[in-house]
Amino acid sequence: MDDPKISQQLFAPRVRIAPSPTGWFHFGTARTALFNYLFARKNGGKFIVRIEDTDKTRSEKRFEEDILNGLKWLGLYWDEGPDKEGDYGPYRQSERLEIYTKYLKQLLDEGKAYYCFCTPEELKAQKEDMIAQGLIPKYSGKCRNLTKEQIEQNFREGKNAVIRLKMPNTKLKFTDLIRGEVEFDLDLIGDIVIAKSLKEPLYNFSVVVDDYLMNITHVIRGEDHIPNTPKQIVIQEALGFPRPIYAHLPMILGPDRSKFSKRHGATALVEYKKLGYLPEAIVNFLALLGWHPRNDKEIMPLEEIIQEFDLKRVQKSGAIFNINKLNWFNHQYLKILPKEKIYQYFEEFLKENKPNWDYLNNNPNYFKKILDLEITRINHFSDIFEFSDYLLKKEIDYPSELLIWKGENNLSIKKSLEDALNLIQSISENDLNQINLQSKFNKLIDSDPSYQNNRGKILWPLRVALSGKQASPGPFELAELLGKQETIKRITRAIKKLS
RNA sequence: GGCGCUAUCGUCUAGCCCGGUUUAGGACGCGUCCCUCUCACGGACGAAACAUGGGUUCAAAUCCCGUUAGCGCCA
Repeated sequence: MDDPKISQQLFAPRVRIAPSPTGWFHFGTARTALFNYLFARKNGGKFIVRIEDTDKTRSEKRFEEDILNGLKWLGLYWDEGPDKEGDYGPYRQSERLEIYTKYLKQLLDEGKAYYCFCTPEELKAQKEDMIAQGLIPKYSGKCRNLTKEQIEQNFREGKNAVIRLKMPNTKLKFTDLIRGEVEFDLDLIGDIVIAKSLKEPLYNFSVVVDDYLMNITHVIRGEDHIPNTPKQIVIQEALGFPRPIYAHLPMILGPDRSKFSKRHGATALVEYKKLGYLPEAIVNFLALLGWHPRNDKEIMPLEEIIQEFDLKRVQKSGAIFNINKLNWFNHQYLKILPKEKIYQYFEEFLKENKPNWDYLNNNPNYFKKILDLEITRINHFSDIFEFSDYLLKKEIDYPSELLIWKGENNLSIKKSLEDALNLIQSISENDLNQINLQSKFNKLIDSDPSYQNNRGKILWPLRVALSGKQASPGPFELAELLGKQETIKRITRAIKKLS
């Protein structure tokens, strides 16, 4: 069967992702989902989610929920899926078992598939035999031509049977939208098992049946599925189904260039949500991992990516997941997203992830102000707890030497702090803001020769008194945020430290 | 082991299909400088790559073949 004409299929394509709920929703799945989504949206098609949960021993409901929630969080809405029935449901493989049985029977009846009674031990022995003879290890075809009577006899004896597909001994070529032509020698594969029994179809079989019944036009999936493709095509042809168009995406790799997995650290999306990454940043980052627009633009909201998206511009080689770049994207989105949206995300984040501290000020507005203050410094929301703990906690602690500006001593710094304290005390609570502080301090500095060309002599200890840190926002910003009372309290404590 | 996929700065990549316009472009990260009380932001500059061998050609990152390496799948 020839490949369909690629150009004809670009109208209203139907694409799907088929995640198996056997683990958390991770970056690989998310990226595949994203590319399917982009392709569907760009070409006015449908994006379908189908859950592959026939592996009952490993599938879990909470993982299915995690997948669906993850997609929603990223803003990748599907047109048909387990919780959004369309015309092609059900969308959970565990609810489609009788469908697979029907097609399995069909293949058996037509003699395109057959029962195989070989035990694992026999199979192993056969394989070793072939290797010993210098042959390619594949199924011998021993049960290929059993008579009806032999089969019935075997079943009567209670023997276990799997279902194998008769593999043609020809070569098979298919066109991949990203890689071009790929050729396999089917003779090397041998008769594959397509089901463990009439009620237990294997992956390659159920995928083919579902893709056909769900009218899938384009199969866009990870590169690790390339070796499955010829097997699936043979099953399609046995069943008389048309061939969808294939596109195999490059892998997302860990720092050691192997498939990105748990051993590389956090790969689950929920982990990044917990850290306070923005979904917009993750989507943008993921889109650029393996795809590139015509120009050199990098910061692109989802809508713009959809407009620009083209499978032809997808990279062939794998891409290492680089957290630095993700951080940069997140940082950018922290700057460009509307303030209200950032606040909204931040609030949601705080609801779930606020540490159990003795807070200086638990007012939500106070938290927002801290976010405003630190937004250029953080990679993601949870950095706030690390960078701004001194603004959140009641008690701060730091070594008194930190107060000393270069070339100064306890006495001179104590004097600086007293000057600062006097000045701040002279300002009314309501006027204690950055602008006022700035101008008042400028006047003080200009009028005192010891500060004039050495502003750090007063500004450094003031800032340390308020933050207790080597690095922090400026003292005026901090004073405004902390308020007069707390500011005075912290300066007084610093003066005491120096006595 | 068999089969398959891939190969441009440390990383993500542009350029490759349609060979000359390339002193190989951008971004992250890194370094230096400016701004500056510190950090961050912002600005300027910089270091940094066509895996390798051969072929085709007047000309190859770009086309062809081999090698090597990495990865994936199956066993």
